[in-house]
Amino acid sequence: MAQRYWLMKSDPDTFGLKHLKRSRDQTTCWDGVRNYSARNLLRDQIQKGDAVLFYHSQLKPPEVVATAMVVRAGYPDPTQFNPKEPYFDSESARDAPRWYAVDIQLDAELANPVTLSRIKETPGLENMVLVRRSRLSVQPVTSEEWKIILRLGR
DNA sequence: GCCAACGTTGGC
DNA sequence: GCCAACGTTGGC
Repeated sequence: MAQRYWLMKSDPDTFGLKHLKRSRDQTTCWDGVRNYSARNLLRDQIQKGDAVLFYHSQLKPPEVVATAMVVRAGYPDPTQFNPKEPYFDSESARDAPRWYAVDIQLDAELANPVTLSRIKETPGLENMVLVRRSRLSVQPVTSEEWKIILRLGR
């Protein structure tokens, strides 16, 4: 099976690279996604073994900081059922979960984080979803885009 | 099923 | 902190 590539955004104040590095086995549940397009990717497309660009949004500057690996494919996001969670969704039923999560494990930190402005000015990256449809928090990346980003990040 | 109002994301 | 883009909700 062809390996596939994704980009996942995180707010470093909430859960960034430093949190991922401190997590057990440097693995975390990628939960809290509450957007249907992103949900569909988590539920239907993203497979164990797929590779992930770990992106810090909302910061100065926003940038790709690391690569990660999907270690568990889509499963119901546990936070949707917990009333104590900010991501609790009272409308979601256990036998018909609305939201999904995957588990990802840190692979490698980029020696040189690749900023959004660099991505925007690099030929071959102009069609990245990150550039064209910036709000999607989980998005597909082509193998060509993956190679270019990793080269820039070395 | 349309679309206005509203809420959120995220770059700047 | 502002605000543009755009996703979601809900009245009709």
